[in-house]
Amino acid sequence: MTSTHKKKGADALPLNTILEGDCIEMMNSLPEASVDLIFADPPYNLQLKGDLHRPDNSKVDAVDDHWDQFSSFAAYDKFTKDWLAAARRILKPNGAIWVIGSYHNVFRMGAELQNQGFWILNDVVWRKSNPMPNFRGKRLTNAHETLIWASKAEGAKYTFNYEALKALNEGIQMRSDWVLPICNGGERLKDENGEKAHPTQKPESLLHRVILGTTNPGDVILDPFFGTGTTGAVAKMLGRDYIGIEREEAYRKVARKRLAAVRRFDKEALQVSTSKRAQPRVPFGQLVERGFLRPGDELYSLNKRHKAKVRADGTIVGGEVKGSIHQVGAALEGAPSCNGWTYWCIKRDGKEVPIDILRQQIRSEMNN
Amino acid sequence: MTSTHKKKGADALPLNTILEGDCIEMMNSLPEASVDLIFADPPYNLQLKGDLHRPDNSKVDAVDDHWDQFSSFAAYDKFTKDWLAAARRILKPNGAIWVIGSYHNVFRMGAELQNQGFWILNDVVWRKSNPMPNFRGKRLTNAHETLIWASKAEGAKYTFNYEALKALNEGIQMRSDWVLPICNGGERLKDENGEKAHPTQKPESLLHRVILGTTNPGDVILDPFFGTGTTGAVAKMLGRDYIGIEREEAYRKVARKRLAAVRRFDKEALQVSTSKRAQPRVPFGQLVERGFLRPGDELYSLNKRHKAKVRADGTIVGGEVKGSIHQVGAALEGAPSCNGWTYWCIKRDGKEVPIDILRQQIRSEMNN
DNA sequence: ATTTCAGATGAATCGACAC
DNA sequence: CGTGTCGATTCATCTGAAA
Repeated sequence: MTSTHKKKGADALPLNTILEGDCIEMMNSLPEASVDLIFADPPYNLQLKGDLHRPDNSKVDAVDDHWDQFSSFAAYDKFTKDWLAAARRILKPNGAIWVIGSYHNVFRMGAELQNQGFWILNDVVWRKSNPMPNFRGKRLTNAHETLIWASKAEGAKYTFNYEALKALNEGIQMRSDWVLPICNGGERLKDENGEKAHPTQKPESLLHRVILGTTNPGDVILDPFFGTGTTGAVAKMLGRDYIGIEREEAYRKVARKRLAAVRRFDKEALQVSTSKRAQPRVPFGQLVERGFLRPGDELYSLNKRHKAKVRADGTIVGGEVKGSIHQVGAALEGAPSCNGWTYWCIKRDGKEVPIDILRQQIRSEMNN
Repeated sequence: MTSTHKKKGADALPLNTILEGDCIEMMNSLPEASVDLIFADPPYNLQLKGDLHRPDNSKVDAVDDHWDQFSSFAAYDKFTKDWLAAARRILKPNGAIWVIGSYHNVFRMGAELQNQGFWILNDVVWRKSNPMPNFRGKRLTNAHETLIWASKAEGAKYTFNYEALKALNEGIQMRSDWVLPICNGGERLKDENGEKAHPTQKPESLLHRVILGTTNPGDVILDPFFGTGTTGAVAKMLGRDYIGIEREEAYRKVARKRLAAVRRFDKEALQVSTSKRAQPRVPFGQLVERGFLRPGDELYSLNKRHKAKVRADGTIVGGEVKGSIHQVGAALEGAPSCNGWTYWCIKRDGKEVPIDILRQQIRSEMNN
């Protein structure tokens, strides 16, 4: 198990490997502030009692594994507190964490996240399109699980690829409820006996959305409860580096085989939509300097209620107000702020178009 | 403020009134083990900072009321602990509680529910069909809120009208994610100035589903954060008794007026299904739940030969026949089958139009 | 009377960067 | 650290005026 490549400033990181052992110990062995994202799917502490059969008398294969057994809420809380603290230490200042759980454990995780100073950004509902029904008719169909997305601290500059997620959602802002099918069919990994390799394997679609939306290519993603390696598989596909931690050799074995077969998407496919924020800043004055606008030219407001005149230093005058395109626009509209680039227009071919098109010309030149 | 009627074994209960004061004190003044259901919509502790403007520069009317301010998580936790303990004391042994919150507070509520011995039955996601967007593009649209349904203790025989909720969902088991619009339009209560009377008024459709699904007619439902009285209004419509507790006279005033105007549905309409039904294609029950139709409303057959009455769970009664809109239509026509959506009509603007137009409205929302 | 369009609004933890 | 400036950013629905 060797690192396939190294990154500057993270020399000791065992990238793209599966660490063998207890997740708290292993996280504590890593350098602090070295990881961009943590995705954690910890034991849910289901507290199941007895067997459950379907109406056709077939037995439900419940999650009764030893790793999901805790003696009390207090024991579960101590476990949660310890692994979250270890996770927080290795997160970069602008790193973030995702956790997933059900009503059995997610409230305790969420409260502890807040207690430790994580700053919750969203809770996200994974709405299962094909959940297991409630066979006894005693409760509502448990048709969702909850994820929590949190930055390391309040005010941190977390990564959020807004435009990419918006594009995923057909041009509409991505919401906090995600409709995705559970993991089954060909995606569900089997062991040598043809049994499911892991009782709670998560769908790759879920990780795809998480990783695409909240990391950049080349980021380091750690999963302390790696299981069969869904996080690693999607990270690899998307050109991110992963670190898995898993206690059980049986799961590691399946994960290693899986990861070896995964192919990275090519670089072009990993390009995502970006916001204007990521583009270089162009001072309005450059339009004058470069002759796109001349001192004395008139600008018209989008709503046609106001006019302004361009001056040689890149400020404008509208009515009594002088200043930047933003300041004058805000003053004339009585608004707290104003984006002058989209507010002010010029006449071109008889039509009025925002001056933003001039900025776009300059930006396209800069990209060449 | 006097009780309108009394129940056996609950002599001291101030039924169908609004108690004035702090909810913890008022709950402590009630006899223990006397209430069937508690619905609680406590302050969310939003911790907002500064103003937020929409892209068009209009200001968002934020929830900045004094009652939502807490100095710390510790202060909020103490508040939560105290009111939940008071609530648990007055619950009957087989009683249950619903709480609603957002990621700001729901994890702390859920953990404390478990700590006090409540037994979580489901967490339910209210997926808003028309949420407020994220204006800055910095996070996911906060498009849902979370409810928790819990019994007083593990093993308690809580009330769950499985068949009624299944009928409301057109023959499919009700899931843990509910798509409902936020409260606006005519349902949103205004004060004397035409401003919204309460910043966080919940939709009646949400309470309809809660109360129909987890109480029986005649049950006592207490709401310790009564606000403008949505819980009381729906409880009254559905033939349950309510007790409201509200600190603010301004809210109590609006609630009193509202409750006086609410009419109880007649007894027949409150009967809910107890047997299985065929599986139609679209949930007629949602028309009732959402207020497009009211229990007791009359439907007219296309040929004007028959009439039927709507019931609270989305079934109808025509002559001797009870069942879905399709079943009743078929029976009355002596036909093997019948499309109830086009067969049954309502009077609208003096004309009779098929109920299908109401379904179309809902469908257009569901496409979101 | 009917359609169209502009405006308003909803539980929201909603910048980045230079100086 | 604070302060000032640039400038990026919204979806579904309801209301009411205008056509």
